[in-house]
Amino acid sequence: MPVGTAGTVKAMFPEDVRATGADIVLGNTYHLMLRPGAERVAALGGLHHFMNWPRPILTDSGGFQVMSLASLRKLTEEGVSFASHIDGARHMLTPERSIEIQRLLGADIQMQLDECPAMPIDHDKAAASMRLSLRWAERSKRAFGEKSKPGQALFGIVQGANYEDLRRESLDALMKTGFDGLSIGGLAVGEGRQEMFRVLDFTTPHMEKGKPRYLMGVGKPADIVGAVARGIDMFDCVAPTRSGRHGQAWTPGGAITITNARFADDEAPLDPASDCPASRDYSKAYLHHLFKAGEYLGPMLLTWHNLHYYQQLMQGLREAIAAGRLGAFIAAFRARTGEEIL
RNA sequence: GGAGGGGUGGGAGAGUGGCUAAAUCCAGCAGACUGUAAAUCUGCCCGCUUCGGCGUACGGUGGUUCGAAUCCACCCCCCUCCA
Repeated sequence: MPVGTAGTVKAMFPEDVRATGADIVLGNTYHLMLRPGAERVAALGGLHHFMNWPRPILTDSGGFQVMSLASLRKLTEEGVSFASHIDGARHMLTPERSIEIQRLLGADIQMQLDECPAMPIDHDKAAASMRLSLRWAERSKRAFGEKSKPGQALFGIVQGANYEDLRRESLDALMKTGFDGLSIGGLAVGEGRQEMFRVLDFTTPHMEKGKPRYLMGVGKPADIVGAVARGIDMFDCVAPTRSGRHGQAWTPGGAITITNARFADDEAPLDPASDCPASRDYSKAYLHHLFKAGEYLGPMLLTWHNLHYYQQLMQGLREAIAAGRLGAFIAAFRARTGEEIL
């Protein structure tokens, strides 16, 4: 899922996002409640209409901002109080208000409000945080159940840092409450790839078989391949868009930095075999020049290329699973990129 | 011909006796980015280096001083105004 935090996948036209193969994009409760405001978006016809994306949207609850904007917030049992990073005004986000905002936006998949703690975190603190997220999950479900529309879904979020007993406690409680899908949160927050995989190894085997499993905020291609091998279905990550704007491109052989001097005279495109115009029709020398000159088209083309790369990767994984040859796909990925993912 | 201003590291531009290998910005080189406070941030950026330092350096030459990019003399070059 490409990330479109503020009602736009940055540097991309919606039709081009769709052309990369994306079926669903993200929006963010926290950002959209501050600007332009959830009630305004609702009055303007909902987020799909507002941003001209007539396809599924998943909205994050604001839980990630509980961590990333830690210096601007105050956490209580009731919810989170934020000082807006835009104008400093105080706003309260409770599980109920988060769900209300996501309903006003019209999100197809809505997320419970949770606390996403940074790692490392000791066991007692991780337990207290996880149990707060569980209480918020109950409240989110109640709020969602009162007013949700047919076809809309609510996901719970498994927390518990890197402690097996806490992850199991969180997972069991959420499955008992009952959600349309479950996410694994609180990973890729500094613990490292091997540690993240270790957590998945003792979590995903206990998840319900018939419901989608969403690993929040992950990741780089190798993270995704490794997580799919461990039973994850859905991902979102800013990597393809943010890194694209910053000059990094993923290619079949791994990531490159287009601003590096060695590309100044490189006539080859990023991927001549691709069916994506951004990957196929522009030389690395031209892309290099666009970034060096500070031209907007550079970030636009690299974002487009990266999103297409990610969608191709996911399509390849889906086809490999359907054909029963995921192991071969992973072996080929490892050989091509040199990444350790198992 | 007369009067005045100025020459600093790739560029712009601070600095007017020691805290200065010399602010800051740009350019250049490299790195980071994982539920987006990010078209952002970080490091390097005279040479050598065992990263502790060492050597050269602020137009040129000479001088004053314990010590000079900073003060003095002469020379070279550039700019502005007047004629």
